[in-house]
Amino acid sequence: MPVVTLPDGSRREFDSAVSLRQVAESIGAGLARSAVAGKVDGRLVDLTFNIEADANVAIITPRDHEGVEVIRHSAAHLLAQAVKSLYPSAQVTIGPVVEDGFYYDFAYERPFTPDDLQAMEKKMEELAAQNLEVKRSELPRDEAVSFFRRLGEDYKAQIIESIPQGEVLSLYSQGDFTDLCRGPHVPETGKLKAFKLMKIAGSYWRGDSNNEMLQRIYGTAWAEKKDLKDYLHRLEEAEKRDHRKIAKTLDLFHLQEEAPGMVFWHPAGWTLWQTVEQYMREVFRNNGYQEIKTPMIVGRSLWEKSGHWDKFQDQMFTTASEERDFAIKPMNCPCHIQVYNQGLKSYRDLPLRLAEFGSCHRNELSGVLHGIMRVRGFTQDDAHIFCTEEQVQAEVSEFIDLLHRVYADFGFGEVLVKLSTRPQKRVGSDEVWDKAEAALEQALHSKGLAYDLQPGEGAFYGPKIEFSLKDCLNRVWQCGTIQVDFSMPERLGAVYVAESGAKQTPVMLHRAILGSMERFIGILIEHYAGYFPLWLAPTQVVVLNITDRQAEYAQNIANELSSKGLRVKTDLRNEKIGFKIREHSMHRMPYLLIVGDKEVDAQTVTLRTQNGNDLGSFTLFDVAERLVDEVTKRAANA
RNA sequence: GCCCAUAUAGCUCAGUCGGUAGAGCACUUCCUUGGUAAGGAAGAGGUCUCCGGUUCAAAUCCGGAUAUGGGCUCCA
Repeated sequence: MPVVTLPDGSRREFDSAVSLRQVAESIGAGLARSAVAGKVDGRLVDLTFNIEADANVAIITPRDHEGVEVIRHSAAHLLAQAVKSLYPSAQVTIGPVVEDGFYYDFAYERPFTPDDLQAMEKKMEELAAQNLEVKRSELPRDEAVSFFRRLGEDYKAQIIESIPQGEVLSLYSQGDFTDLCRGPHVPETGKLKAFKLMKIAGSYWRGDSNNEMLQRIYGTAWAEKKDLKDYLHRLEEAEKRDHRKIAKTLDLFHLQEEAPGMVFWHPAGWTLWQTVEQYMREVFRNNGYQEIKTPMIVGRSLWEKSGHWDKFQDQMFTTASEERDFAIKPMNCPCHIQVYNQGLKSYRDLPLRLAEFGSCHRNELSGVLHGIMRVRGFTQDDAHIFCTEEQVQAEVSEFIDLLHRVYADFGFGEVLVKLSTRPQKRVGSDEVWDKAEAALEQALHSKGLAYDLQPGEGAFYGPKIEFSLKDCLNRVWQCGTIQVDFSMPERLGAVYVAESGAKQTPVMLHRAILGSMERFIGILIEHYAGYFPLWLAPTQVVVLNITDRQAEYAQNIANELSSKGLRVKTDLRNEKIGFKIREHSMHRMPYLLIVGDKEVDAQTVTLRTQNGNDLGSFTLFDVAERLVDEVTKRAANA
């Protein structure tokens, strides 16, 4: 006689074991109709699950996030069923739920085409319309292996073989299709009402690049048609923010075939870059860093000493001159140690913070390049802090504060933190690792920061903290990092004289806030969709005349504002004012200053904001003050 | 690097069955001096990414290269 406790605390008693579906029916016909799965004592199960003892029970519907995930999972199965029915010789592998959808990996003798994709989607719709019952059954592991071998599903059999012996596995059948799956699934295919196949991609079997490539089909699935429509709309909106597209309209930069993964910055884009760089330079200056500049091309012997020549040679661009090998630097730290090594350092010199806008090149695999987000030539806001072990925690702590201030200035509020600790393969004694990990942890604790612990994910030379920011579409971008390094200072012979007079090796902290300047600017472009806050906008204000008569006055206004440090342009073309306004609005100009005969007579200007607000007339003095103030405050757009 | 797709005017894109290219915007010139998101007219602009092949004939079909896009893998 099971007693079922529902999420609202109410209890229901049943005479005998009941299925979840029956529980749902006992609550209401509507609930039973919409139910897709259930939760028994916290475990997600099918509606056919039998409750034999007292339990906490929840009915899951498409209104629950978990319900949508069940729908996505079942949609993946529906896709597999459709593919098997259209292409019987295709083999199924895995089909998990991912953010906003699902995918399924298949092995097939020829590539799937976009036409195949359409056929699959049509077939899925047919199968959903048939409202096939989804039946769960169980098989012992060994029988499951032979079952799938018989079907010719070798990949599936391999998956099961990697499951320990003696386990009982669940199978799900719908129509003539059966798949191994943990479940749960929707009770019948008619519950799948809003899905769409999105794209075909390649993927390695078991994610290993040594294995054969499978064909992955991505799809999206939702509770309702409306949700699907909203999702597709969101994708369109994200596409409008694409930094590559906006860069074209705003004339910021370009890339071309002769220099894959390297950016050609145009005047407007370089202005944006310089604004970011000058801001960071000020941050360095105000926070105890000294800026340096080191060579881009350095001889092989240094890279051999640092270990890069062995480990990362494939990814370094190399060149030769006078029978010597050189590498274009992939990172700045070896060079920074060379600067540190000039002149004997005392413990009194520590911490020593050396910063560089370091131009680095890495020969990344061609397939990973992506606009300016992932490039081969990039610039880091890099710095290395040379300090004693005792100073690590304080330095990390200060850095964390600094990073948050910088992100806030750029308009990013939410920062996610990850702490990565010692990996299997590492250098340095356990004692030193203990200290370093503790220092990072305590620094995070002292700030009251929540963080994800990633055991074993640290670099071989030391633990690290990684900082990610969230943009306006809630996308997460890892930008900042601080890493403790026990290895390189010693390798490259960095020392300081301690109080005792003995020579000791300093600890080195690698740290960056923006990460790569290119990528960070890409993030800014997408976050703001090109509508930059005034302090970042490549051009901040354009002065427009109504007719030729005001040309000289407009030019004078522009000169005045320019002398106040504002980035100003004039548009004195013989065009109608509406035409000029439209053009500059589309170029996302923060402010337009309009001058006609009225303004000349009154010695004023009319101010118009990006979003079309006419703010009325101002004196030149007032307008300059207003704009300069907005820039100084690094204010967000109204 | 691997899988799939794509490459046409400065930009966004058409181009049917293989018969050597078209629109809109931008650009140039002229008219227009107009008060808050497109005034009018004319003109110029192309090695259809590159290299090969098939064909009387290739932007179009086939092969290769390169780059780009979406994934996979990688990211000191």
